[in-house]
Formats: sequence, C-alpha cells, structure tokens
Amino acid sequence: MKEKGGSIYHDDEADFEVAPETAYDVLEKVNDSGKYTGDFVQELAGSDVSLDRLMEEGFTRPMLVKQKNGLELRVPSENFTVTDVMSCVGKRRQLQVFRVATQEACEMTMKQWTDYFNNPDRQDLYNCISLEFSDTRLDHYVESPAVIRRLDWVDIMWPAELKSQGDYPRVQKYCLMSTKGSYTDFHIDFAGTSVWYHIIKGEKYFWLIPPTPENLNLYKKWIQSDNQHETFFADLVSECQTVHLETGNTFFIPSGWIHGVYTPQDSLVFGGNFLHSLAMDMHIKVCKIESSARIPKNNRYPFFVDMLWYVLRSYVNMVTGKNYLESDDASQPEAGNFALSKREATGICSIISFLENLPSTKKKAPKLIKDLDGLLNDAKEMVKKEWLEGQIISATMALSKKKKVEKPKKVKRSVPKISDCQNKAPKHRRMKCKKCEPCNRSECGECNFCKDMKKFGGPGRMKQSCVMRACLAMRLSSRAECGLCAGPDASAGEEDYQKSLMECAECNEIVHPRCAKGEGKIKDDLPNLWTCPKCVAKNADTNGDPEAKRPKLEAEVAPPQPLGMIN
DNA sequence: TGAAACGTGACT
DNA sequence: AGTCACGTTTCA
Ligand SMILES: [Zn+2]
Ligand SMILES: [Zn+2]
Ligand SMILES: [Zn+2]
Ligand SMILES: [Zn+2]
Repeated sequence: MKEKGGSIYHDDEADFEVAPETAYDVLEKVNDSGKYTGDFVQELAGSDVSLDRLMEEGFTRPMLVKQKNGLELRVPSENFTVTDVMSCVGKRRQLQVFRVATQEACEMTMKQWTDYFNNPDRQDLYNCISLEFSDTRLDHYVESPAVIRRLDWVDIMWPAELKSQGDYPRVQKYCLMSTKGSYTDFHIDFAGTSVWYHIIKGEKYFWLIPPTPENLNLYKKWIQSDNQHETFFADLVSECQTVHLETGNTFFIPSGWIHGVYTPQDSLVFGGNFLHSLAMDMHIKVCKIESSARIPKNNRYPFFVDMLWYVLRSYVNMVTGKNYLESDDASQPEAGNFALSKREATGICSIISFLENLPSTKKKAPKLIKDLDGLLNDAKEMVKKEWLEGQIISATMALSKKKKVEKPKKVKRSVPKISDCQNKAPKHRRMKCKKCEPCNRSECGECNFCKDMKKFGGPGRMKQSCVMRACLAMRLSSRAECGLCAGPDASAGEEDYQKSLMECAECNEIVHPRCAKGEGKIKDDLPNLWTCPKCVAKNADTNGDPEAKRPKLEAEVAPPQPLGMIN
C-alpha cells in the first residue's frame, strides 16, 4: 500500500535514494487510457445488482452503478463534507494517513486532517483511506447495499453474539478522504475481499486487472521485487481496464482483482470490504499469497481463520443439522434441510484443506467453537455426499436470509447521583449549526415530526425538527457567556470569547477554560462540551480513586484491527 | 413579534 | 425505550 504523487520525482540529482520513488508519471498513465482496453466492467442499474444475479454469475466482473436507486444503499448527500465526518467521529480521533511525498504512513487527529483538507493551499499530499467508522455516529448515516449485507460473512456467518459485542472483523464501513492527485499503487484487498465503493463527492480512477492464475503469478513476483514501485503493474499484464468514477457512482470490485487507484479530484468515499461464499477459493488463494509475501498482520483481514471455522460450522449446520457453535442462537431455522451446489462444495473443500493444513500453532479454536476436529470430520463427510446438480447455491441462499444483528445502543452514562443533583446550573439550549449536511437538507415530509407539521397537514403540536435534519454539531447560543469572567467590562464580542466557551456536560456551567482553574476533560460528542474541572474533581472524589476511574475489563478492550482498507 | 424547535416530562 | 405534548428559548 504505497502512495505516490502524480508526478515524477527527481532522480537525476542524487546517487543515493531516500525512498523508492516512482519511476513513472501516474498522470501520464491516466492520460494513456487508450492502452488499457480490457472489457470487464458491467454497467448496471441499481435494481439489477441482485442476489440472484450475483449467485448466477458468481460476481466475477466489476460492476458500475451510476445511480444508487435500487441498491438500498444508505449514504448522505453529496453535500456531506470532511467537517461533517469530523463532527461524527470526533475531533480527536486518530487517523492513519499516508504522506504522499515520502510514501509513509503517519498519524494525525481528525481535527488536523479536517484543517488540512479544507485548506486549498496544500504543502504536501496526504491520503486518508483507513477510517473505519462503525463505532461512531457516522455508522447510522451509512449502510452498505442490501445485496452486500446478504453476502457478507460478517453479517451471515460470524456469531451474532460476538458481533453485538463489537468482537468481529471491523472492515465493513470505511470513510476515504483523498486529496486531488493521490495514488494508491496496485494491490489486492486483504484476503481477496470484495469491495463496495460509493463516491459521495469527487472522482476516482481505477485500473482493474482480473485475478487469472497468470496475473496472480505476476502479482506475486511484483510485490516481492525490489523495484515494485518503479514498475507500473498494469504494463506487465495482458489485459487491464480503466474506469472513471464520479459523484454518485457506486462500484463493486470482485474478489482478488488487482487494482490501482488515482484521485483526479478531492473526494469523499464510503465503502466496505467483505468476504463471501461466491469466492471461497479466491479468499484462500489470496490469503496464501499474503502469507508467502509476509504481509504484516495490520494489513490483513482480521480473524480470517476464525471466520473460516465459523463458515465451515454454518454449512455443516445447514446441511447436516449438527451444531458446533457454543451459543444460544446457534441453529438456523430448518437447519439440516439444505444441500450443497457443486460450487459450494468446491469452495468448502478449499477451506477444509486450508484449515487442516494449518500449522498446529495457528490451529486455535475460535471463541465459540470447541471441537475443531469433529467439525472438520463432519465437513469432510458433508462434501463427499452428492451435491445438487444444476441447482444454484442453496445452503448459501438460505444463510443469506439471516437477520441483521442489532447493535447495543450506547449506554446512557451516569445515573444521577445525590451529589449531582445539587448546584446544577439550568440547561442551556443549543442551536442548530446551520452548516452541516443535515442542517442544510430540506424536510423529508415523511418522518413523524414532518407529518406533525402544519405545512404537511398535521396538527403542529410536536414542534420538532425533521429527523433527517438533526444537526451534527449543535452549537452554544450566540449570547452564551462565561460564568466566571462575564461582567460589565468582559471582553464579549471578541471572537475568541465565544469560540472558546465550554459547557460542562454535568453541571451545565459555561466558562472559559482559561477562567476556570484546573484541568477539564473535553468531550467529543458536541463542540464546546467538556467536563469542567470542578466536576472532574468531584467525580474523582466520589470514585475514591482520583486517577483512573475503573480499569477496563479485558472483554471491553477493542480487539486489534487492521490499520486500513487498501482501497 | 412570529417562526422554529430544544429539552423535558408524562404517558404507554 | 419510544411516542407525544408543551412551555420556553432563541433568532431574525
Ligand atoms: Zn422529516
Ligand atoms: Zn448542523
Ligand atoms: Zn471567562
Ligand atoms: Zn461541571
């Protein structure tokens, strides 16, 4: 995963190399589109991207859907900005970004990133392609196309019990923010995951290469070569196709496809990676390539082997009715009544042989399966039996109907304690920011609050804003004052006076941090919100333990996840 | 002064 | 936990 700028770096002035630089001009490659004449991409209407179609065709060609209607994809409008992303994920969220000039990964906060992105005078090119946001408020604004949800192994194979606890491969929802001129060199997404990819705003330019055995061999050699980034991989293969994506387009990349990405315009993209039953062989193939290339764990599909065990157990359950999952909701309805198609059986054979041949160090039971050998034996028996001839995938079809798991809502914190009930200032009403994407939407006319409005023929009693217009960054009233320095000679009106005011989430007091003594604890849910020094001290008192509140239980610590989707 | 709609509390 | 109703705040 290397990032490069669109232009050649000087290689004539130094006989020492700082870092492997491009030996070609990416823009030149973009303009040389006549050279890459493959014909793989299917252009479809959203409603044509159906489960039936994918199961029939096997999802082996990239698909382009220009208008999202029919995909049942939920995304914000093209007015959604990087600032809105910040409002959702929090200013202090750490991002992994790539510095284009040096091609190195580095970290910055969401706030730093937003300031960088919103300033048109950019000194350096950076590219952010690895913000997984399913643990943030953004989660509710983005949902993958319906057909993807019915294929994604995380949704249909991973135990719901674990997923609802946040214990699952978190690669389903990425936000990609790319500056004009960014480039991601050729790669295969981890474990040969397929990708859905929706352009909220901007443009993307893909080079696409099918994962034929020849191309995979070339790719293997190329990623292990010393001069990988001096060679434009598309020039090594016999067939490559380019595709230019624009605002509103949705793109689907099949398993294993080798692709490079250029960013012709600043762009905001939502997308996700997924494993699925139509590409079992490819997942194993790519996993083996990654292992032999010693790809670091951070850049691989998390819990891939665990996932294979869960997949195997799901098929064994569907076909034989036997259950190897230690869980309450272990069995599917009508389990035991399904057969395997030839393609399913072939894929499952790949998985069986992969799991069987794991070195004993890696043959570790996933959390909810104990009897690995029993499962393997039953799986082997299962694939020996006759499979449904001609029938398209059956067990998979049945599994695709598995219900979506509900996330536990964020627990409303702090039961009102006796100490809290005292000296609480009256709540200050916050106002819509009028800048974020929801603030600038028009009324949907369909939600409960809209229907209540007189303008939509309702009684007008509820007096609430349209749910689609819920502000992402509710601001303090413009007449808010510092409770400490406000007075006749206060410097109200100065720009900083308003901007730096902080409201305490617990006692509701509004003060300047500089006027309060002690350290407050800034909150990221709303602008200008913190726990004031007084309340921080009070909490420390109440808890007895002044420093750390409560040590996190092992189960609460998020499992390690990859640093990023590779586009 | 009127329109918009926030925060809260009662009800289910 | 979700729905509904209302007094009241804020802005223009
Ligand atoms: Zn509405
Ligand atoms: Zn807003
Ligand atoms: Zn002050
Ligand atoms: Zn406070």
